[in-house]
Amino acid sequence: MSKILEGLNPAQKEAVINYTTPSLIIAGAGSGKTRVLTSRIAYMLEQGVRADNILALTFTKKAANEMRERIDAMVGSAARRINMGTFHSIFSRILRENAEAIGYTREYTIYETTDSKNLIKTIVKERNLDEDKYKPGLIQSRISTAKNSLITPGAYAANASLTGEDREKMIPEFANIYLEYCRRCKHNNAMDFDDLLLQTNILLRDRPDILLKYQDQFQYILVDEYQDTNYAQYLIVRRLSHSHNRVCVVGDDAQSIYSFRGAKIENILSFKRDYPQAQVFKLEQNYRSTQTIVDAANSVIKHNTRQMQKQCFSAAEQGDKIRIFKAYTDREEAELVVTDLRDRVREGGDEWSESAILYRTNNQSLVLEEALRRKGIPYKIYKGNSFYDHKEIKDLLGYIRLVVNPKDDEAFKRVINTPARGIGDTTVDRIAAIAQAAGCSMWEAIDTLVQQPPKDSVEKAIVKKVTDFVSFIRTVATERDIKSLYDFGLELATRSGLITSYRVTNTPEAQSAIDNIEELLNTMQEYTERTEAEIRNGEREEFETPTVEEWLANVMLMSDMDNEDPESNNKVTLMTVHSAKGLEYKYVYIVGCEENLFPSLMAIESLEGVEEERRLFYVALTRAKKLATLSCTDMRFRWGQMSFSTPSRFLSEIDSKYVESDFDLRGARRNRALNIDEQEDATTVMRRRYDVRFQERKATQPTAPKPQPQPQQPSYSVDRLKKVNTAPASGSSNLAPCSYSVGQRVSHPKFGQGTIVAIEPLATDHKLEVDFGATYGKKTLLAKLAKLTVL
DNA sequence: TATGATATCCTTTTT
DNA sequence: GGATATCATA
Repeated sequence: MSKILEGLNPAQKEAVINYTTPSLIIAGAGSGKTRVLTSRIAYMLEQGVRADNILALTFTKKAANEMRERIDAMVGSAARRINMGTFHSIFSRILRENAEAIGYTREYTIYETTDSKNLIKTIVKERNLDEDKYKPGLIQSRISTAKNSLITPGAYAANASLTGEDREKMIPEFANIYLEYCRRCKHNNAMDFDDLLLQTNILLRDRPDILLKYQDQFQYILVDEYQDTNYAQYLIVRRLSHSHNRVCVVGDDAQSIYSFRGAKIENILSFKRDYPQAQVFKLEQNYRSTQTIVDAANSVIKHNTRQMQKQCFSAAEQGDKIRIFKAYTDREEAELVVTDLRDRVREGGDEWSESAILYRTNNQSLVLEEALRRKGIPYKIYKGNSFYDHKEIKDLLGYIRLVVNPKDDEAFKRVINTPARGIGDTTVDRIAAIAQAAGCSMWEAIDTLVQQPPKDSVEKAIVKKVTDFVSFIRTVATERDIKSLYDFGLELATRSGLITSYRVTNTPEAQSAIDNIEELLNTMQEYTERTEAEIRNGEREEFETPTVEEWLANVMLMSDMDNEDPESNNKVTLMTVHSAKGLEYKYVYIVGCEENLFPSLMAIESLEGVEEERRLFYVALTRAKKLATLSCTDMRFRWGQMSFSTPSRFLSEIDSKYVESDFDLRGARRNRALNIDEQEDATTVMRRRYDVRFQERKATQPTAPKPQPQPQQPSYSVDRLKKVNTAPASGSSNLAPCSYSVGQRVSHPKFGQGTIVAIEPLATDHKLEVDFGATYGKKTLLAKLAKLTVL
């Protein structure tokens, strides 16, 4: 028997070996889904399937990387040739190869949310539409929904029920905005996230030859988290598999939590209809959690009407019952949770990293952070795309985008006057007008502007500034093929004045901006090194040297989650329930289990809404391996106001036999940690509430500095903002001798101790290569920017 | 053109 | 409450 099959349970084994039939693998929480998927692929390779005939699609880079590593461990470097990645990254690559077929060039850039929003804003303004009615966010989400459902502007305008809906919503011009938006994106040689899927469909629909080619190549298609696919993704898979039907999808209908992003739970529910020969495999044994947790989660999810039948069970120990806390306020809730967490971890002798606090909305993290900080407990917090949301990152990316794709007007507008170089709104508007009239990009329009004879000295000065900008971009653009990726990025960062503008502002924020820029540049270096290693290992062809476009596309499709920070090893994790999907922790705290919060206010009006929230709750609960603790409050600060709360319906949906009775709030008993008498009358309760409020006020007031009772842990996720060691004074115009030398031991605020292995002089600075050992490896740093201390 | 003041909006968000 | 956007003003 193949080694790959060892240790798999019968259901898992079946799901692995039947790789030639269309397969639907229903994988309950913690049922070894990734293991099955990776084993199936490894098994296929072992059976002689060629790696590049396999297409494996995931939703996150993280999932793709994890799978690749695990397959690698099973079958070795053959894994590298598998086409594995996120929907967006795989198809952005395919679109790049076939860009001309759909009227783009291979240099097309990717618009992120803010770019689309800005474009929508300009269109709304140009058409003199009421910006209160045509809110960019609303328009954008409508466009996104349309694209995800593969409704083109033409089809939209022709659809009476959609246009009728728009008239009702007082946005009758929507279809025209949508049309114009698409036109402009194409004109700018840009695609938004949804385009990557929509345009792929268009390509596969309109070019049978190209479709055939990929059908031929992708003999075996596997899709992870199938319950989260939208219609566009669904149809791509159908199209690609049409000739052979060798599709394997893995998912759990009970964990479908992304309908607001267009995910269609129907895709998984009706898989058997689409692929009648499909075999269904159910993975029902949970290897993650205790029996209590699995049974409790089942007791909640069975309140949903629509679901696939399955009997999830755990063969692990029974485990502790689920505990439910009730606190008066959100602040107290945080205090209780954090105290309990600390005691739990200390008693069990566990690592901080084995516990997580989950919440429904990001803004709940604030009070929790405060409580953790007060107690000196290290924590890390996942918050959206914070890194790529930073202005300085977007600015630098804007420069790179403009060089790669000069038609990218959104990038142009972003960088033309950032940092301020005296090219104001009026000038930008004029360029936009010229571009509009000539039907060209703003970058091309500049030539016209420059050629016009200037009327006065003011105009002359502006023309000078604009020509300076143009020549700067041109110079860097010509250098891009000669220079390394890193040097190219560095050139843009310095010569644009971006770095200088932050350096002169000597604030912690500015320093953090510089750090972020440095980090972005480092990803360029790492990218080069990685691809070079791939060439060495024969996993990549010699001629496929890393290009800027490739790196850029990669970065645009990256999220914070992908940059796992090795430094954040032993820390408590804080995140939304959504971000927690796929993760597991020994101790899980779910806070804010209250009506109108979890389930969310927006969701409770519809059955589907509540059912999705229930699945979300199911996801939250099943993250716990050993112990789940839920909490709610009587009142919490919402939008600057105290508002009353009632316990979440989901709390009472948990079968009471799985709930610790001392913590059972349905027994009208107060949490014993509070030591409050049950018989308290209403007035006392109210008084107490006000007392709590009063105390909170006092606590927030800046008090005289007292010696901190708990020593603060040195590093939090916010320490990027902390100022460490002021950078050495800039001053020196010519290249000053480097203050470091090869072999020197240095210390970096983030990467720790390291040794300088190489120094290379640059125009105004020195490039240092520093080896920070196993966790961080070699980093390229700038002598002037990096806050290194010589040891 | 940069800055401070006021208005406005508040889910979730793998890409 | 607070982050962000837009506006008025020097």
